[in-house]
Amino acid sequence: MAPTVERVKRRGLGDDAADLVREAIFDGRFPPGAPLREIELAEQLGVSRGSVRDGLAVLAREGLIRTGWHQPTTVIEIESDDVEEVYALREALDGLAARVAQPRIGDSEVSQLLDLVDEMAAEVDGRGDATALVHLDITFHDTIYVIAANQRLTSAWQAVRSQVHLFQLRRVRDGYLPYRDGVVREHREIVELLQGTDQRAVEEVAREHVAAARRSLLASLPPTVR
Amino acid sequence: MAPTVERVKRRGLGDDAADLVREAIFDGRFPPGAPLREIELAEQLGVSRGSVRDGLAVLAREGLIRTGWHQPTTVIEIESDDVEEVYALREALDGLAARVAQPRIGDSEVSQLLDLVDEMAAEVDGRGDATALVHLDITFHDTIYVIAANQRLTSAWQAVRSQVHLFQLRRVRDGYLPYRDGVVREHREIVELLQGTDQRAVEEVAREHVAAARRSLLASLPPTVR
DNA sequence: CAGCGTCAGAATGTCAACATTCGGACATGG
DNA sequence: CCATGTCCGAATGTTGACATTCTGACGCTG
Repeated sequence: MAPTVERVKRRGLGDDAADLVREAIFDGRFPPGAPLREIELAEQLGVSRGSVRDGLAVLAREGLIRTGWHQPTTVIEIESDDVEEVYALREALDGLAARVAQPRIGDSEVSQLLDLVDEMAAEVDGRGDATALVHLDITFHDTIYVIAANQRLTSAWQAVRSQVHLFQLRRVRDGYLPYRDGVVREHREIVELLQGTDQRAVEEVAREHVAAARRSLLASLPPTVR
Repeated sequence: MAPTVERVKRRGLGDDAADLVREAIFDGRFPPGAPLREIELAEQLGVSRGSVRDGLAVLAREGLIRTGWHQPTTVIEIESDDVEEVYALREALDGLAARVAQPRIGDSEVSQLLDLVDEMAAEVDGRGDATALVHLDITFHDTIYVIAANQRLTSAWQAVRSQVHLFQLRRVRDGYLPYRDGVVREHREIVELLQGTDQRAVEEVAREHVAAARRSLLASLPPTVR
């Protein structure tokens, strides 16, 4: 059943544009609320406006930008309501993913996850690159969704993934220490339960992991925004 | 807080095209697997290929069609794996929506839901228009998501909504009676629990409602497809 | 006759020009 | 001075032509 080689993924210029702009948003070159003008982007990226529109449509699907009729698209702002929405949904999705992934997980998948946790630990003990740590965090959860092997579930995750990424980046910038202290332990606990057979337990821990992140993020948001 | 008037919703031709094509898919004019050629659609709908592309992107986001690089987009097929995926996700989403909606529901929302249930009952006792019944079913769940008032959750629902609609249409065509017998009772039970204060109970009933639909649909799928 | 290379048709991807719409600046009148 | 109406610049929406890629068929070769 397993194909030996995967089909080459060929993509359009729109996807390339989406990657570039997404990276720029994460880097902070497009801060929250900044306008993303099609004409400017088309010139800067060296592609036509049509391709830029395709790319922006991708980012809109990821919830990273807001679009409107005859109105410039802008980078989303981070309000406490948005955090509540995203993390409430993510709690349900991550819980389902963990429950579905548990009976499907194999030794090689466990190794993958443990390697990621080890890299996190090295990063925490080492120079503490917050950006790299967040990237590992997101990749860890990506892996669980891949194991769950439910395309619709993965799509739903991808619709909030970039927002979570953005939120986590903000979280570690405003308060790196509380995030750093729990991240390794919590992820390792998830891996351990994924190796067991108690589906209720994995789901519960996965949900609590998200709930903890939500609390931490809300605490770091300045009161004026709340 | 409540605005007296709502902003007029202006949309592009792409959205109009999406509506027309979606309707055609539900009507069966584009059966599962049928190719949706941009040039043909552009001629038939009287708009340019660019707008058709926009519309197809909308339908792709709804999971109604499959697209590929330099490859004609096609209407999705209904395999048992797809049913498992969609309904596993929907169980989590509907459960969350019901739980969040419960403390937010008011008298006018309850009336709306009860009116829909009454219409279902009238349809069941009357001439039994399966299409209309399915439409009421979907609208019922739409309403719960509106009450939950979580935009990200609603988006996730919309990403599977059309697929659920298509599946349900198939379900009532292959075996109308079992669907008809339970539909009124199950929805009325959900409304009753939404009026209570037991969040666990609403979530549980909402999830079971989806699970029952999944079982019924899988039973109606021909064994060859499974 | 099986396998491979080539080719042609048709569909999608990309582009740049034109049409429409929005938001604010400015002038005007009460 | 505030409210209203008008206009203009700039951005997005739409379109048709051009470029690229895929799929299947055909013919050649071993």
